[in-house]
Amino acid sequence: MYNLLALKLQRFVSLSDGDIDALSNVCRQSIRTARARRDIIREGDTPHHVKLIVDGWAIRYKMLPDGRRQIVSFLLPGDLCDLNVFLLDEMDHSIGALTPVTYAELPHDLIETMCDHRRAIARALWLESLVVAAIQREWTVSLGQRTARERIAHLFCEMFERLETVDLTEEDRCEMPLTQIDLGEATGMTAVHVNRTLQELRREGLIVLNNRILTIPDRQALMAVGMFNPNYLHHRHPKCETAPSSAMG
Amino acid sequence: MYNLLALKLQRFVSLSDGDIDALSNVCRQSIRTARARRDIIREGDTPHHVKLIVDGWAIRYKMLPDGRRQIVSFLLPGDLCDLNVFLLDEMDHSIGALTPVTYAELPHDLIETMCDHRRAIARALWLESLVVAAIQREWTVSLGQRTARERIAHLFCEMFERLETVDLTEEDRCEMPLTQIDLGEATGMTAVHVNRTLQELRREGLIVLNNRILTIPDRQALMAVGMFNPNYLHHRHPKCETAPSSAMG
DNA sequence: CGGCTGCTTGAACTTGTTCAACAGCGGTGG
DNA sequence: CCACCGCTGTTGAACAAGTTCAAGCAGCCG
Repeated sequence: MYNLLALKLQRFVSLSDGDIDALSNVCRQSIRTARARRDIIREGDTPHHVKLIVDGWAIRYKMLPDGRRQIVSFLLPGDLCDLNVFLLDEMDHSIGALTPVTYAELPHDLIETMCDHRRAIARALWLESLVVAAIQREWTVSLGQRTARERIAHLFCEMFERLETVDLTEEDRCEMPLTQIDLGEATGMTAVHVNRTLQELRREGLIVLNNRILTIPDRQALMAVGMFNPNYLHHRHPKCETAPSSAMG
Repeated sequence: MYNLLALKLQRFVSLSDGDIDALSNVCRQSIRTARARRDIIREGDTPHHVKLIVDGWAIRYKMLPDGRRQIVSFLLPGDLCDLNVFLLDEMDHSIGALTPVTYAELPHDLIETMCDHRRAIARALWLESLVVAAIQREWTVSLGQRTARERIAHLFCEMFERLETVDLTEEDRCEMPLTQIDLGEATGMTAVHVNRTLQELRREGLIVLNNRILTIPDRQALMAVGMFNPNYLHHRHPKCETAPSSAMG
């Protein structure tokens, strides 16, 4: 298995060959799969491993007592879930597979020792979790301020950029395995309205979406509609790139 | 200055006297103040210190190019901002003072060495940042799924609980220095609608709010309206505490 | 006093929801 | 092989939640 996690962390820090080997080792631990539309872990469970998505799409979601559901983030190949495992007693949200998902279960202790010995990795992991928080803030902005059309445009831009960093795009296309219901649960609108909004975007030539493939003919145009500014994804040039040392564990 | 940060981190781990001294030391560094309604740091700036709110309320917010503004979180006494400073090159959001704010500027290196020598503190700080992310997820749920009335109720419950942990409540009362405009920018609605929603909650006896003092006569009732489940604040029994573990709602 | 900010109210309006029906498609079982 | 089911996407029409615009009022502060 080619090392997605290393690919991703290298956006943040430069990793030595030793670092990369260590990562590969950890990721080779138990590999598991989940069927599409099944939960991987539920709110209230005690997580026992950090999970690394290797293939497929998953969602982080929360439910209200009356059944309303909000998808709070998407987990793509290379993404970690349950870093919480180190610290929190129980899950305050659930994680479900959207498509069939392959993931690796990384034992705590392995990660902890790895972080102790390889500060670059420790730093990169922490950075990764700060980026996750930044994405969550941007979703807050979308749901709070953007209109339906802007939300969808913004989400597509975000997903496309995230997929790019793990090499899962092809020219102006990427997979988009979400149903309109999923899109609704992520953007805080009904599936009916998602449908009408998608049609509008299609009519204007901003997106092509069929057979679960999304094409973005004019990226700048879609970014403008969604007021998408990729700064919050922090894809490039972290300050630490030259500065080795430091960090917390 | 009595040590708020220690008070807060002790929710997560037990700190030795040495730890507490170390924290007090770091927090005694340069103390600064910001006038109400002024920015403390702006999007695009390079942060140079971690900041600890000592007194007053601040907000984290993002603006869209056309001027719409979303408050993405509130910063209360004991809260840290810009932990990002360790890792990210520039701010992807701004921080502003809501009331007059007193804050301490903590130099990197001091924090780094403290974390290196005092693992309990390092762990607690990381935990703290995971809780911040959990709160952000819950805001996503509010904005995506809750109605106006539920959002306000939920926000008030959250703020009250957070204030409680730093001893800033008195019986069923706390300060609530937000204008209706602020509330609107935090909950993704217009000030006009905030106004009508507040009136509704008042009429039903769920809240009393005047002179910037919020009173919650029946906490359970307000929690029910907002579908507030405090689990995401992770206020108690982290796994590391020796925790007898638990069950919560 | 005058000007500012924040709160309140009403009325028209817009965005997005709800309900309901139907079409297409793939899978399953008789 | 066909009938049937469940899921996704699509459409229309009535409806509700929240917005916009506009005005007025109260309190505060220089």
